[in-house]
Amino acid sequence: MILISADIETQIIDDIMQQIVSKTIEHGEKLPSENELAKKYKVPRMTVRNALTKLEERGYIYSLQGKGRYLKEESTQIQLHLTGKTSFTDKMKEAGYDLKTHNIICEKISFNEQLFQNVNAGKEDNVYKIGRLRYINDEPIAIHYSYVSEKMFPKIEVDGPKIESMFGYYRKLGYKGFTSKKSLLSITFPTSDEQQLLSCKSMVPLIVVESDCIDINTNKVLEHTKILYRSDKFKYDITMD
Amino acid sequence: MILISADIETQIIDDIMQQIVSKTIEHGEKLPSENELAKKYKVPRMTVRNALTKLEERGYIYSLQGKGRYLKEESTQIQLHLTGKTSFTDKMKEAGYDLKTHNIICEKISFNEQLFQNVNAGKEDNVYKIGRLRYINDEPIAIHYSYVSEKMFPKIEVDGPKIESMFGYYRKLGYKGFTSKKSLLSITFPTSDEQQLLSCKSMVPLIVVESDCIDINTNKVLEHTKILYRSDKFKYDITMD
DNA sequence: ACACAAGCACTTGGCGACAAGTTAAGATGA
DNA sequence: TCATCTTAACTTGTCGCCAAGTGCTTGTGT
Repeated sequence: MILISADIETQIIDDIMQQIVSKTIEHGEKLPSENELAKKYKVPRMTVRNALTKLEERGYIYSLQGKGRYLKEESTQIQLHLTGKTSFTDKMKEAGYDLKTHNIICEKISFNEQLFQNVNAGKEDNVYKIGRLRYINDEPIAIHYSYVSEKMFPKIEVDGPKIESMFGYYRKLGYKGFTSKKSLLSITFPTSDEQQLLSCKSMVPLIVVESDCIDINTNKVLEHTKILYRSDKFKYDITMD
Repeated sequence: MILISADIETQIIDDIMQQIVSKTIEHGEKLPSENELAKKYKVPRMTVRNALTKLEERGYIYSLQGKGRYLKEESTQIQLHLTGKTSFTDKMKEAGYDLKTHNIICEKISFNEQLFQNVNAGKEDNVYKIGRLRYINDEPIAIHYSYVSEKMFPKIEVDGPKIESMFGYYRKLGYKGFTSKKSLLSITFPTSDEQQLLSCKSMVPLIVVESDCIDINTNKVLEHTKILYRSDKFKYDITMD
């Protein structure tokens, strides 16, 4: 197989990444300065700079003006079983993680055909978005959005801002068992708001998992769920069994 | 919830992305020039430029020197059921896609503890990496690596470079049914080689699915599988049933 | 001998001028 | 009238200089 020479910037990224995974550069250690790297690779400083900026945006390194660039401390990847059948809270607690949740938003959303259809809401109905931020070991790692219709949950406007676990809320209202329809996974990048909430850089991919939560008795859709996971904090177990 | 003002560059990205998803900018259409955008957002051209460069690296837009920047043509996302139980080939053919495969590599790999352990190989055994590039509608969309031990498949060195479907190869050797152990999903970025093979930019995330393929009769591990999917070309169905 | 401040050599960050490429309009000549 | 060349006004791309920040070294005064 023959490959034409790729642009040098990408090759520099490859080289540094290789040094990171092979632990030639250790966590917390200072990287060579831009000028040193420019001399090493025989390229203008800008080329090195672009490569380093990309690594920074991907979240591998950070920079301090006047000091240098440093490899971030190692952060363990949490292994998570990706299935809609149990609640996020239960999954994490079972796995023994220190999980905290903050309710960050509860607001009426404007009409959106696809979304309203998912929760069996008509154009005149009200649909609320309830957002929680999930922390593990006090690090934000996921944003969890639930979309519910006011028709189904009349008190949602006042209850919404206090909810941390939707499953808990449903149980209190008498719902006993839950299941889910199709679960879809895709990849996106954080908006500026999401970057701040998750305290991550703009090029850290987010894994989006969307599904509907269904009451096992009535078979009615209770909510549409959308979870944004920081992809650098997880390894997902998608074993089918 | 109060958010401190994020850096302007990120906000510009948000704004342009919003215009893309709301179809204010149409596919193939020319974006405003860097100077126009700089005037619009009241920022130096460099800031706009950085924002646009990021969008380009994520694969949403492309640029032509002297002409301008353009929104890419729409590319449909293929929906794929992510499970290890059926072969990649079968999955795609079932779904009715025009799938082509090219064998791109077959080589003996150097010792790697984790990997060798996966295929039950000792330090003295030979393990081969067989790589195929998957095309759908003549677009490269995934790189599929299979790791097999020579101990298990003595003729792999000569057969390897011709194999397009490992399952087919195993069936020819008398293996009848396959299953898989744990499947793990994570996110990575393409190396320069992978960028060329998949003809994608450096910031297009790749979905990595790793698992072991097991002979259903003997329960022996046949291969360790690692598939790199272009995340922008797929929506993954991870429904459990 | 010690405290402190100035300076220097290094780091990363940002901006502006210019280079390179494209297009279209207009001048020029047959 | 038409073909062709020149020019100018746009586009994106690149490079280098200087600003800003850090910390060590050195010199000076008490």
